[in-house]
Amino acid sequence: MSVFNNKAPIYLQLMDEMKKKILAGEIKPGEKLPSVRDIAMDQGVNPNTAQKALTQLETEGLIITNRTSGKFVTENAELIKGLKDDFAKAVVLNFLIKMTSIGFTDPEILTYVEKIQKARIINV
Amino acid sequence: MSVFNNKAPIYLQLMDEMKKKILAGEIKPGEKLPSVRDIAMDQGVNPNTAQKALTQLETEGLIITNRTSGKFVTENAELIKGLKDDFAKAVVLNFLIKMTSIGFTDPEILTYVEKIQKARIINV
DNA sequence: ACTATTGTATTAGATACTTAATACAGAGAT
DNA sequence: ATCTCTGTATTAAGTATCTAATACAATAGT
Repeated sequence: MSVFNNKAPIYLQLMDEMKKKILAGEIKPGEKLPSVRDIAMDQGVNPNTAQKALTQLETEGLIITNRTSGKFVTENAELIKGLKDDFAKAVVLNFLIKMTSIGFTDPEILTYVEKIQKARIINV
Repeated sequence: MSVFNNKAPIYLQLMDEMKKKILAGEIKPGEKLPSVRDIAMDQGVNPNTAQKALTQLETEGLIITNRTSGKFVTENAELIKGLKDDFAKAVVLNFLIKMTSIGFTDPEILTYVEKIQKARIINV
């Protein structure tokens, strides 16, 4: 069973997955990525789809391509840190907007987050 | 300029917008919705697309259709409250998973939310 | 030199989404 | 009765996405 849903293009979802792995440090600066074909196999998608995702990441500067030896995570740790911060800011802002739009106040949101964090610990 | 992006089907985005309005109480229980054609006009989408969104909402029980007089928000306030809670839980959980997956700890997340809440007040 | 592996490009076809243009059926207003 | 508004259904066409099947170029390893 695939991790992808049908609510957004797969290449965007895959791009997001890869991006998160890099930002989280799961794949380190300078580290070599699996080949386009391998990633496609692992994820159960077409190589073209995988390449499309990787091309997008390269546009953001997260990935460097060496024409014949493969693709690598940028060695620019500062850039990664910056993008991680940007990403987090966007995620938080988007979250706040969503919650506010269905009628929650700032303090309520905060309480809600704490409550679910605590519940999550139990459920893990 | 439309409020919709190209990262997901418009009917899903419109569905989400309508849903949020109902959950937020912006459109009240029992209140009549604009006609399919009017909604489509307002949102700048095709009537078929609007109808597709509304059909989905009816499946969830948020909307009741009277064949010739129009569509109405359910009068079941309890149901709305329940769905609002479900929606909020899903949003929070999804948010926490996202932040955790890029390497933030629970306390860090909380601090981040507070920080951006404060910043938002200034920016509004 | 040869082979395997790398990224990249091309072409074709299937499906989903969206728009467009109509048409039909039922109820209310006049 | 007629008109208008409501939801609903149908058909066609255009676009984006995804898969599939290849092919090519360049390099690393042997």
